[in-house]
Amino acid sequence: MRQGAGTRPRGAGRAQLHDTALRLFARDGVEGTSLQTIADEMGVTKAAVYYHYRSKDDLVLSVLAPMFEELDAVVRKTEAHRSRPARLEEFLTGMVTLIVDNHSRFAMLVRDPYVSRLMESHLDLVAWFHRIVTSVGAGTDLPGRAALLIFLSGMTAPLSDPEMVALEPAEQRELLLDCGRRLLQIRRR
Amino acid sequence: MRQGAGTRPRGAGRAQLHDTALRLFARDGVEGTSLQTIADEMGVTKAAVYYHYRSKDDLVLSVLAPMFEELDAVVRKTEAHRSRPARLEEFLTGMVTLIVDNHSRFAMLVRDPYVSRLMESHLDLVAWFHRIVTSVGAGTDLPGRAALLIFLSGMTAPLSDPEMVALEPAEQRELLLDCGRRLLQIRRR
DNA sequence: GTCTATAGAAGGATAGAC
DNA sequence: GTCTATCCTTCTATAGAC
Repeated sequence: MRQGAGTRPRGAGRAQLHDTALRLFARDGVEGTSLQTIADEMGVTKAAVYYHYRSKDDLVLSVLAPMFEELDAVVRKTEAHRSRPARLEEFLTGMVTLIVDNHSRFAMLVRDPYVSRLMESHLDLVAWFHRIVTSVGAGTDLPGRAALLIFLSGMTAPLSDPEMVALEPAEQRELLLDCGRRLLQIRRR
Repeated sequence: MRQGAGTRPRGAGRAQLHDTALRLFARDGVEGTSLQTIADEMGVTKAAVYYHYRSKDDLVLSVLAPMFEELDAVVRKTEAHRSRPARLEEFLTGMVTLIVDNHSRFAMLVRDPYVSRLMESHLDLVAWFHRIVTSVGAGTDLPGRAALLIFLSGMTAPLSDPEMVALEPAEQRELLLDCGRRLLQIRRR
């Protein structure tokens, strides 16, 4: 735990750095964003960035961290349900909320080749995906699996559209939910 | 036309280079793949690569070129139909075939941040997308637009799945077509 | 068509002053 | 917590021999 509750506040500058890095990573990709560029954007030097983060990978992982916490919460809440339809519904709504709240982070995860490689060595996403498939039931057969993959990798795209970003989060959720239900063939509650 | 029908065959080495570059670009991203790495993989030197391509961007664009030709063909065939349902059906089947035949190239286009930036300066994809939306009719309203964006950016994901790559192209097309029809709400012929 | 050699810039990362 | 200065590596790209 680096920024735990009891630690002395390392806070303000670090949070700003966080946001700047996220924005640039999402726009230009991790390998298209140098620490120099991030530092310039913030009006500080590279060395100042290295005070807060040991390495570029450390920065990337810190930027993504909030999403992984939420991802873990979604999976746990999903597995708490007994029936498969209930699990699928919980998973769908949970993921849509996660993506709306973390669309830059999730876009990095599914789009950025550097992040994909980083995950292979730091987090076993394949195991996580398998856990979803078996517990949720979606993706057990090949057509369901295809639909689930399209859902997971495609849902961030609408949130980059100018007309979509102007909407309220609640409206964004509704649009994504409709698409997700059609794709995964879930009848409306 | 660089490798037109009548030109003296620059072919063999160039085609190999093409395939190697495509494979590495798709796996590690354009910025995660140096010309040195490509040369090493082929057992030649960097300078040999520069004999065939003026710059890295030139190589990237050459690798993507076949897809853009096919993309243009899909749009033209789509616009040739008179009714909107027929256009939508033509667009869907055309895009699915394109993605199955060019899944690495299309994945580069929708996933790689470097390619996205390169396109902004070399091809107006936004204009192309607008042409699709207006002529096909899908995406005219916001929900339709969201579905179309999910479709376009998500369809490559299943083709990276181990179970999916083992299938025949015809089977891959069927799976993607089913998902596309559900997402875009097209009744089966 | 491929090589060696190298220029020139930019990247990640560290040391040590303030 | 931020700076200057520096190190080492890697990158794109070019020149010129074979």
